[in-house]
Amino acid sequence: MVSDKTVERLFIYRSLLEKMQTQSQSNIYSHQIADLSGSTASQVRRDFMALGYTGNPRHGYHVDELLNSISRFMGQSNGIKIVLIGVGNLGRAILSYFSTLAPHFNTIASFDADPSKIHRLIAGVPCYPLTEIKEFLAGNKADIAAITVPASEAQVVAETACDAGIRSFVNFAPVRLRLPMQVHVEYMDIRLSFQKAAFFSGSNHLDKKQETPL
Amino acid sequence: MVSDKTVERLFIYRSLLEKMQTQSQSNIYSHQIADLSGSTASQVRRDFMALGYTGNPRHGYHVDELLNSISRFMGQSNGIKIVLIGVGNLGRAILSYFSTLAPHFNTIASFDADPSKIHRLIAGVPCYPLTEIKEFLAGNKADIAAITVPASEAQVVAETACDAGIRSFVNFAPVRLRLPMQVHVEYMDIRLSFQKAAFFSGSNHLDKKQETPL
DNA sequence: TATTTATTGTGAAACTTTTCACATTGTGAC
DNA sequence: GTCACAATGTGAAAAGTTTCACAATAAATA
Repeated sequence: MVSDKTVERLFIYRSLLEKMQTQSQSNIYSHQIADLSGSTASQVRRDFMALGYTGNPRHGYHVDELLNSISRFMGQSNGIKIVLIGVGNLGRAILSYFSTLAPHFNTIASFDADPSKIHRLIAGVPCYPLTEIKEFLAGNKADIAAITVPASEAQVVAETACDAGIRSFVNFAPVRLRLPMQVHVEYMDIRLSFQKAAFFSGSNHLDKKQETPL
Repeated sequence: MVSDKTVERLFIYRSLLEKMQTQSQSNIYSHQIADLSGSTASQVRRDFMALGYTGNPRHGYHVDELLNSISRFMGQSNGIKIVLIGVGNLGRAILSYFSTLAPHFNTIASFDADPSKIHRLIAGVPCYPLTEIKEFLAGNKADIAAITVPASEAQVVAETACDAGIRSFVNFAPVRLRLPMQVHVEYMDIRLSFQKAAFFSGSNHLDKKQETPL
């Protein structure tokens, strides 16, 4: 019903609005939200059509009410339960990052093959053997699995987690995952982002309109 | 001329094809590439129209030649020069990650405000004071700046780097950057990805067609 | 109360991206 | 040499997304 892109923007608007709220700004117009989010006023208004919350032609939107509407629409955003698979450099960095974001994100376990990491707390999160993913998830519900293993292992650990009931992944490994259609995957391919950034830093890509005039 | 999405997929195809090449597979069909990349055969063929390389109805595409075409189209992919701004947990993790990706990615400097980090090598990369970004970039050309500072500082360091000539960013801070139109920004908002993943792990989003039938 | 103003909500147009469908074609089998 | 096949390249249709444009409107002003 509502597109992936709209969902993404609604989260962005929410984050802006939370900041407005701490600054005691009580009302806001679509064009202000647009400026702050790099969107357009009509895009913002179109996105809000999904919420069933309606603004006021004189004062725009009421920040608190709008936030409530977005949060109601987005569902629970507190205590998202995450398991992280692969405790290398990147995995560890993400563990520390999320430890600062509690209670919104709650990393309940990590998994790795390296015996020196197993059964220790890493960034406050217990680490278990890769082989115990299924067993762990049978006894502990998680919303999301973060995949931070090397590319060569990503597919197999994702399948394991999927079998164990995980319906949504954030995949940091630079491979596409082949999973059942109803399973959601967010790709976070750092290498790819840098490659794209490098491409667009050059001038290969410029189309006719943008080419330097005489 | 060619869309952002096509560019992204071409990089994904390239990465697959490099793997094929190491496995001595000499030919490949559009539908195989599609399966491996989570795309469709006609999407793949449509994307290849940008390359000016044409396959063969009997044997599909020749892996080596296709790779050459993609790489010619993408431009230099070796020695992309990066500066990284903000050496916290995430910044450090990215520095180590890229040190394993040399010579494709070459992080030439990092910047931070913390005096205990300055003038040391971190993951093999020298760290300089935040205040010296402009000075450094005047003497050293970089293709991309990675922004790994806290959200509150992202806008100002991005502007500084932009003034110093950076035309393309990868921004890990959870804010949208307001920069001149011709400047490219790739957003890598980890928190946002997890929020989206959490949203799609629930069932809030299911449209009529996907709802469980009786 | 009437007027003015700036903004909302949204149908429709414009634009972008993906998928369909099929004529064309290189090659292996006979 | 001819036929049959399976894949390509691409015009056109479909689907998805964004922007435009304007009637409706809440409230401040006179």
